[in-house]
Amino acid sequence: MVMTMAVDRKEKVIRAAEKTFASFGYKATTMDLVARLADVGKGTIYTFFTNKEELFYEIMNQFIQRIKKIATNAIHDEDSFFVNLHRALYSMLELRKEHQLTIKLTQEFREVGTAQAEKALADIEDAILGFMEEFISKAAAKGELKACDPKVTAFVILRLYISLVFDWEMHHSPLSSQEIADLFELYLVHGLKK
Amino acid sequence: MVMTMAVDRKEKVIRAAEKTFASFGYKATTMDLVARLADVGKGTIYTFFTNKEELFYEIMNQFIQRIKKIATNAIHDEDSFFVNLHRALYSMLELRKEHQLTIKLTQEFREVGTAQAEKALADIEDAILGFMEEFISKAAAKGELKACDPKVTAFVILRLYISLVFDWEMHHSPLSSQEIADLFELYLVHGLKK
DNA sequence: TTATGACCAAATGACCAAAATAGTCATTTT
DNA sequence: AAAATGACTATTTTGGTCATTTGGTCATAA
Repeated sequence: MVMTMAVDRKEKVIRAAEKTFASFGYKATTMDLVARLADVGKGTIYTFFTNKEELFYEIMNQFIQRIKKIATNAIHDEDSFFVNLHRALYSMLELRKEHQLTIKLTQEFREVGTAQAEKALADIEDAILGFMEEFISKAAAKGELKACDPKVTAFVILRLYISLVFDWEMHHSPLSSQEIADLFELYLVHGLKK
Repeated sequence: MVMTMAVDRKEKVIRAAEKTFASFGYKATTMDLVARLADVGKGTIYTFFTNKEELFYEIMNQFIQRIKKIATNAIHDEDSFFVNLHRALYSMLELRKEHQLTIKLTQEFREVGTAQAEKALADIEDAILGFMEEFISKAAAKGELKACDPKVTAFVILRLYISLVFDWEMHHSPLSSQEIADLFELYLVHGLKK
């Protein structure tokens, strides 16, 4: 029962911290506010986490787990490798795109260059790359695509998707999931050669 | 003869300004230093350019002309569309990569977020995109590649190249021109499908 | 007529007092 | 006894100031 209380408090701290990080970013979030929002003493936070950074990375880790789960759920055995890859990637990027904390961190990194924000964003990218690499390796072993370096391939495909999902929107009207799937099909599945 | 003198001075100003912009960036370059380096009075600069910004864009325009020339020279009629596209793109990005002023502007935009630096870099990208778009349109008309939107295609290919030439190096050992050509061939020309 | 640099209003950034903050630990609560 | 707390402190950040620097002008010189 005592244990349950402690876990409850830890959860409350994490949720409160997630909210404040998402609102103000890493730099501008104060431990005082987190404590007040979680309705615990400031000292209590430091019984769960050694410092602000560790609390922050706990939240990011939880988010990365969520991303991995979503990607895994997007894989349906009855579909082809390429359909599955598109669905997994698209759902991961949609999650990332809508995730308030990630949005805030992107903004904070661009504006202030906070190192923690940069590392957190790199960690998310690495998680996505890791998932893709494994998925590509498996498919390559099964002969579902040409021989290729899974690392470079994952990197190239992710870049293509990020370009289409995020960068394209900056100067043009956004592309739908179907349009992106079609472009993926055209450029990377079949190639441009007639 | 009088005209020649004026052009000479203008050229001297441009060369001096290019040097200082490349050393200190847009923000930290003073018109006083440019004038001293060009060995003209400060007022003289303002007989050629209405302000610092215009002088800067004159320099950037000259660089964009150079890029276009290099790309045009990379096109050899005896080679295929894809070989030509790779050579043109690779030489443009190599020029961009080694160009001191562009390097400085990239750094300045990342660190200080100077608006002029951002605009100049966007202008370079637009020039490259414009060239590619035209080249792709022509090839599409000749039936050398599948039907595709030249704008999106140029955008996607440029992104792929930038990823491979610049971004990949940030976490891995750099790829040679031949390796990039091979990857371009694999991913975008023939596609990943077996 | 053309080039110049002394000059000026505006922008900048060095400086510093005041405020805010991460993390600690003696005290209180359970 | 164990867990929670918030007052406290060393350090960082902020906001405001003012001397210095800078882009741009224009009366003078060549």
